Amino acid sequence: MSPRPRFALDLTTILEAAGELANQQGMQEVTLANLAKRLNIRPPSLYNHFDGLPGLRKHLAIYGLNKLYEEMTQAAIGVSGTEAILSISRAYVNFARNYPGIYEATLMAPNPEDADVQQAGSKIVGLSVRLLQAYPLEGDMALHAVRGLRSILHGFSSLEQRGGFKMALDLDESLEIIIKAFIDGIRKGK
Amino acid sequence: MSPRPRFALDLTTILEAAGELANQQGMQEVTLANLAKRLNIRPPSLYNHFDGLPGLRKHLAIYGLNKLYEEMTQAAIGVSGTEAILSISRAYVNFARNYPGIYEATLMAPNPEDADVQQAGSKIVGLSVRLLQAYPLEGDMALHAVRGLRSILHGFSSLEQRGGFKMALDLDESLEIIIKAFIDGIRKGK
DNA sequence: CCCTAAAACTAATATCGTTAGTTTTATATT
DNA sequence: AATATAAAACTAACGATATTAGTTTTAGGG
Repeated sequence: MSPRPRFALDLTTILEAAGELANQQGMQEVTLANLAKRLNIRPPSLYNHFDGLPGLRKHLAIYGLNKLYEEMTQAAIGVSGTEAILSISRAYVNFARNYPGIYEATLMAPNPEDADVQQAGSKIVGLSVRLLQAYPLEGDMALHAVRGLRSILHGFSSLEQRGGFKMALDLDESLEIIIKAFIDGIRKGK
Repeated sequence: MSPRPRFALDLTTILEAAGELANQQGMQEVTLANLAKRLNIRPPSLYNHFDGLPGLRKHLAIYGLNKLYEEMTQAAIGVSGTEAILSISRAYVNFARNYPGIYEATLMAPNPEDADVQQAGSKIVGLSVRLLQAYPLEGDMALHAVRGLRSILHGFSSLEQRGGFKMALDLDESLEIIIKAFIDGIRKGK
């Protein structure tokens, strides 16, 4: 009755719809059925754009990583040193707060080892590496520092999202103190 | 044909089977169908022991949190100060390495705000708080420090599990450096 | 102008979680 | 010891989901 409509969907439109769905209802609700409903098409039509649910998850993970990278990049403009690290850290946790479903999608790629997913993630790592080069760190210290920074940011965001921080204590203040302490400690450890 | 068998299952047995399933195949494979298959019963029979899939996830989360708490407690015996923090940190990441599915289950409770789940988690927080009291931290610093420690441990384990650390750099060394740096920084920040 | 291929569709299947109702037997009560 | 109750398994059925196969229409390139 209505095959090949005049205006076909494109992948970006689909991913945006999936992102909204994820933010509003959580990743467990982004099913092919729900997504198709939102786009006013039938579930099998989605297979024209990606390879089933795993395919959607992969695309959405990359889509999210790229958005996150953009926001962190913006936050890194015009700042340096500890101020820069703090700035991208705030951008990271704010991204997870403002787009909880997309952030969740970032971690739900069917195969995290996938080359495309790794590449999207490596841009974020690269940004951190560059900013950490403001300090003179010797040997492998910079690499350990990146691992630490990523651990803090992901752990903090993930725990905050799951309601893990019950204490009546300002979250932004916690983040600032944690990051500053970590950077301080890393620098002192050379 | 075979209702009420002579030896009925008990919840602990079921959770152990579910835990093995999770460790071997990941949490997305611990379905009522797969679990029933492993226990040689039919899926509906599981409803005699917990309230559907959400009920199983909640029980498994608590089961995992308790196991994790036990291992951390063992690691805290006979040590103090930074050595104690390092010891429970190693216990934490080793738990996630040795029981990846159970660690995953720890984060998949249907409602993380659930009182029983919160209680199981709070024991771990309490242990960290006690060990951090070895340092003289003023004001809310101890609370911020606990948040930071938890963020590091969860973030590090989660990223390691998802293959997030590609670099050819010893993971245990990273953890030790990260924790030491953080504790150092926290102490210096008073 | 036509022809191919993209992008929608319908129909059908397997799997899963879940509910309802049944059956057997262990255990507690009398 | 006899009986009643309830726990714990079962079968059967339903709705939702992802997925595959095959069909139809039409946009756009040759």
